[in-house]
Amino acid sequence: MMSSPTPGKRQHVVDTAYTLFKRDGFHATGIDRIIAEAGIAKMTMYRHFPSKDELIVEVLEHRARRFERQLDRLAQEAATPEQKIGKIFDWHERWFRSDDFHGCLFAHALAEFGDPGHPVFKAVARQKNAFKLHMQSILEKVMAPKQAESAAAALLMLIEGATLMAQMGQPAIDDARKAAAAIIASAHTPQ
Amino acid sequence: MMSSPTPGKRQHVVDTAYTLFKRDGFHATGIDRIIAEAGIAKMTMYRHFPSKDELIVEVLEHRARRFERQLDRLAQEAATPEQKIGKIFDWHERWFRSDDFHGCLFAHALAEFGDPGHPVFKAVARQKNAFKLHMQSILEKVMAPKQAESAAAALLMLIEGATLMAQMGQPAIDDARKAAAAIIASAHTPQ
DNA sequence: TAGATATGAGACAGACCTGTCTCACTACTA
DNA sequence: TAGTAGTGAGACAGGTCTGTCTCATATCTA
Repeated sequence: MMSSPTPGKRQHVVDTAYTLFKRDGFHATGIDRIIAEAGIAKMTMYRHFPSKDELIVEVLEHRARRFERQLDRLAQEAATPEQKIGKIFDWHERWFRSDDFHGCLFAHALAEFGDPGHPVFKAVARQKNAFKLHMQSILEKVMAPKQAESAAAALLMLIEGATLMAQMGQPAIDDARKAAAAIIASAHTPQ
Repeated sequence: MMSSPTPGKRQHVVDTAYTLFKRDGFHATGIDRIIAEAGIAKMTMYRHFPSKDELIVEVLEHRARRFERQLDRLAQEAATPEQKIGKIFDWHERWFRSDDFHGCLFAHALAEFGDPGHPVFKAVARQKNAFKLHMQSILEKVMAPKQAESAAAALLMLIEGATLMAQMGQPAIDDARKAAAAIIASAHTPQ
């Protein structure tokens, strides 16, 4: 039969682990806590994921895919590149205001897994790079590729910083929005 | 006599813990590892610091004081506000290039201690706020207070994001510098 | 010298960690 | 009905965690 474990349970573990990792961190969240919260047996989890590290990577990749789908939807809702970028800031503003906002899970993962060779580190780098490339491709419609890359990097840094500020309870999304406008304007008309 | 433990040992524990926390994270670094690396007995550490959490706070506050001294020195080395901000970016560029750069310890602390009531969380908020106020007071020399606050927040976000990018091995300090110039220019001349 | 202080070394407790294992049970299917 | 895959429950190993404890020793001072 070559059967594999029930897919529903696997996703349930990922969702539960995501909630706990987000709230309490990765090292501070034990396997016992995850399986208790998910209501499954320990062996069921280890049959789906060979180790905690691989579960973490799976959680991160699942969130990365979800974020990219949301980005694509946002891009379809807006017409001009400026509006697409605006939509991204709107999305972050709503995220910051949500009740279960606890900062960026990818940034937190980078804090706890600082070894560049670790699979978790690589998963974080993939997500951030994909986000940057998404904004870069938007900006290339209104500026040269070189300026688009530079502006996309600046916008990414702004948003990462805004997420950190929001986690500290000092939201500055409006300041970030103004700064983004200044960055895009200066890149669009270099001289 | 009301004597207290040797100050030298206390500082040595702080320095050793700082190195380990920076490299491996807070939860991943055990007390046993700290005392082994510092070459002291466990009780010596617990006589100086009542708990690991208080040691973490002490490490953060020590680094915050050191950073503020460096900021003050940078401000004295430059004449104009624009140059002072430039010196701050120079300092970060050197930091990013240093061998033992592992990202921002305060951001990492925020990732591992996300509870706003936790002393570590509060220590992080204090440091970030002090840094923002430092840049704000610089910018107030060339723009209105309201714009200075907004621009300082934007610069802080940029720098936090640049630190994260640097940790991922994708340095973008030049892009951050260009973005900072655009932000300051647009705040200096609103219309 | 006598006493107070600081420290080193290490045992110890109680809890938690990841990961493995066995056994019984359910559900589905050939 | 018989077999198989998936699961639940929990014991278990080996290690690590924080924090406390005792006892011996070094150092410094009155």
